[in-house]
Amino acid sequence: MDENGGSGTDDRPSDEWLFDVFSRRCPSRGTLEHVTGRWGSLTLGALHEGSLRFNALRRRVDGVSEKMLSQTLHALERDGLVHREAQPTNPPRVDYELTPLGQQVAEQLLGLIHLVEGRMAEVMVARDRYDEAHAVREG
Amino acid sequence: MDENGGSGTDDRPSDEWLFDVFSRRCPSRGTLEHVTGRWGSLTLGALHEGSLRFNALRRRVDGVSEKMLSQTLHALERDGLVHREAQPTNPPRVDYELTPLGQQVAEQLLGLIHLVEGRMAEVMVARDRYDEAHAVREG
DNA sequence: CAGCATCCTAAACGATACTG
DNA sequence: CAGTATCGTTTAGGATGCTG
Repeated sequence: MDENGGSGTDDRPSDEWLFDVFSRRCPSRGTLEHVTGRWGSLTLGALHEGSLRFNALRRRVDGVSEKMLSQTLHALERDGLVHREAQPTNPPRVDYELTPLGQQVAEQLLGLIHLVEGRMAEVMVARDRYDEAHAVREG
Repeated sequence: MDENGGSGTDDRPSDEWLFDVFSRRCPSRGTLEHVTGRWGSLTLGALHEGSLRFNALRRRVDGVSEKMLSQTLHALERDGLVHREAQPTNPPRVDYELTPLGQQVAEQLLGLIHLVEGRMAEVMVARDRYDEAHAVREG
């Protein structure tokens, strides 16, 4: 089923998963999902411009709910990609900014985003072609 | 639904933004999600090494179900990132391979994957620190 | 082998209400 | 402002059975 290194044991944790994202037990897969996830990628992208406060970030990442932003931020902070700077003032002020690692990840991500955005015309054409070919032709 | 082609009613400075994946109405967001999604990214990564048949791909992308692989493959094919080559033999043989655009996207993606993988040690440390700081301590 | 259709559960998500 | 807690909905995902 899920052998990934030649070890015969497939249902107990092994320490062979070290560097294989393709394995479901690779820890980097989790981080990768935080990074590439729907809100993770947009949040990193938004913070790449500079630090932002919670509600500013919420406005920047169009469509994200309070809950999801909070959740995303926690995951990214835990992974060491985002730094949370809270001032104990009243009203409270919390700034989020990328860590150096977060910057690098964001840049890599932005490269991908740019590539996809720049090629959307091709994608659209491909979609039309696909839909055309898969259209239910009857009668 | 409406579209954001004119961007006339935006209340934020848009000069700095040549593209806007941050808008929920941007069509590239959908493609981006196919690409970065849980199975999309792993599928593209797997196919980057060369073309694969359905079940080989299924074994390569550890943990993916038949259904999800099929679904992922359709989305990527529709977006013009994956090419499906079916031979009408018996038993049937279907090979999946990346299109040129798919190759470029996969390379960008692999860059991200490698970056994250190569820095997992830092991530782990950050996680420990985070968990430490957020642990419920009593006494 | 390479899939599609169906059912069902688990997880993600969004809206709302509430706290410091 | 900056969140947390809770709830109802929606979607993703897995298991199974069937087809060419």
